[in-house]
Amino acid sequence: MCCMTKAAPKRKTAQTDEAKPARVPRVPQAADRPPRPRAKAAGVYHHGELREALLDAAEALLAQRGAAALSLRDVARGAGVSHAAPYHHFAGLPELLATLAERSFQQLGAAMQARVDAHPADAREQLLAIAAAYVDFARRRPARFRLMFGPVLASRQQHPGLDRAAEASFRVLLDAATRFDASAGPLIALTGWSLAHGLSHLSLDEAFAGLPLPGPLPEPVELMRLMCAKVLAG
Amino acid sequence: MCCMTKAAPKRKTAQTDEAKPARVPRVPQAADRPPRPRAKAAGVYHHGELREALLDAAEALLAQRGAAALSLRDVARGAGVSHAAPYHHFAGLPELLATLAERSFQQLGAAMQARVDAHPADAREQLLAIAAAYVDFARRRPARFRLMFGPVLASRQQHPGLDRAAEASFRVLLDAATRFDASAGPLIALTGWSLAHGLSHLSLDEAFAGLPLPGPLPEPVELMRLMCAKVLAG
DNA sequence: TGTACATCAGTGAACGCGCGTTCACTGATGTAC
DNA sequence: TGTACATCAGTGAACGCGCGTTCACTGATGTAC
Repeated sequence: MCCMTKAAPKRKTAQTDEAKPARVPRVPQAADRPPRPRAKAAGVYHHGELREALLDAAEALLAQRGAAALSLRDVARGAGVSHAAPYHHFAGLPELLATLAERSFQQLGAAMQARVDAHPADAREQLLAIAAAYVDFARRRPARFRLMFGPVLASRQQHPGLDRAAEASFRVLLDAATRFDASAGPLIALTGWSLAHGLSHLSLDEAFAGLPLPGPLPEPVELMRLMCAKVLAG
Repeated sequence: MCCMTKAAPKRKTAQTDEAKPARVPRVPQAADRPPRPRAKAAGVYHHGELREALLDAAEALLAQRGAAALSLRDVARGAGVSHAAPYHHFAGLPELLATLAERSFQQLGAAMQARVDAHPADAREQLLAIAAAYVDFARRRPARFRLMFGPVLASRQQHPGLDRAAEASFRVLLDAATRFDASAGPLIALTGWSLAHGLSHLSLDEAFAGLPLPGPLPEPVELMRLMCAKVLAG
């Protein structure tokens, strides 16, 4: 029990052609391991805020590399924690991303609501400001924006919180549109949303770069106001 | 040279801790291999149309699983060919996808131009029809649509053909908008594009499902016409 | 206040997988003579 | 018409990589007594 000092760690045992052996986890002895490099990063074995830290790390990586290139191991690394640790907080990457998307919808909804509150008596200005806030959000947080409307959204039935947050943010827009025009509210809301959404995507994708246009384009947020004004004039 | 019948195929040689050995490709002897299962699928060693077949396979897989889940090995499998074969036609997956995106822009441009040609004297109707064609394209070919405006588009500087095709399709829209209103042409074109683009995305993502709206929504293409009419009234 | 103990959030090793890429080789095709 | 040969588009094996997931284990924390 104590005489095997520093047994060579088992590595990728050579594959034989026999039936594969049942998985036999090693049974480490006390003297079997090198001293553990303890307390990385902030120096806590029990992190305490790991759930939050994972979400933060995911967001940072998202911003750097995009959702497609993200792995759960990346996120764990980003949080300075072993790759198995996230499983104590999330079932897997999809759940973590859905949580992040939910938060993002809450922030977007709050940003839009703030614009409404800033113009209490002017429904038209509210609509313009909501659209501008939408585009502004997309420009400032492109990775989150893409995440919110990526494949995660299609799974929102599995994530009730995400579903609720998305609906709540739409409701801010719908209410303003209905105040502006009681009968055409829904059509105005959907048109405004589509417009803001399309402009956001196209602007993030740099789709307008190099287009045969007569002059330089305004900044996206300003462009959004111009377009929106055109819609509301109709 | 002839006496080693059926040498066991070398598999994952056990990893040692020494410096890794230089790669030593095996030198197969004539009697060293089992008879090759020749002529899979259509039964041609030289495929002849493999480039096209790969693009077709990629498109089919794209439609099934989306661009994010696509690998070059998948595409090769889909075309019934070994995983190394695609390298004779494409530098890698990005190049293959860019080629597919280029074709898609050509098709979209052609579809829009067809709508223009169908209404030679009515610029307003041309714009409505272009927008409808855009949404219709997205609805019918969602995977291609997402591909066209996904990360591939950001790399269009590296793919001149893709760049040209994207610009050409925009030009169809811009020309129609300018015929409709010589001075506001560019703004109308960008507004219409954003609107169609946003509605396409939102409708593909089922973003409207379950929203607190007073009644059932029209089909996306019809909705597009309603929205577009609102813009052109302004 | 001290101590035994349950709980829980960490750990590192391991498995199995598919992928991208490279390599030497091979068979089909076309062409010069 | 035949034949030698160059070219090229296939092949399967191999390498190395990172990932998701599971596992037994461990150390920190809180709580009952």
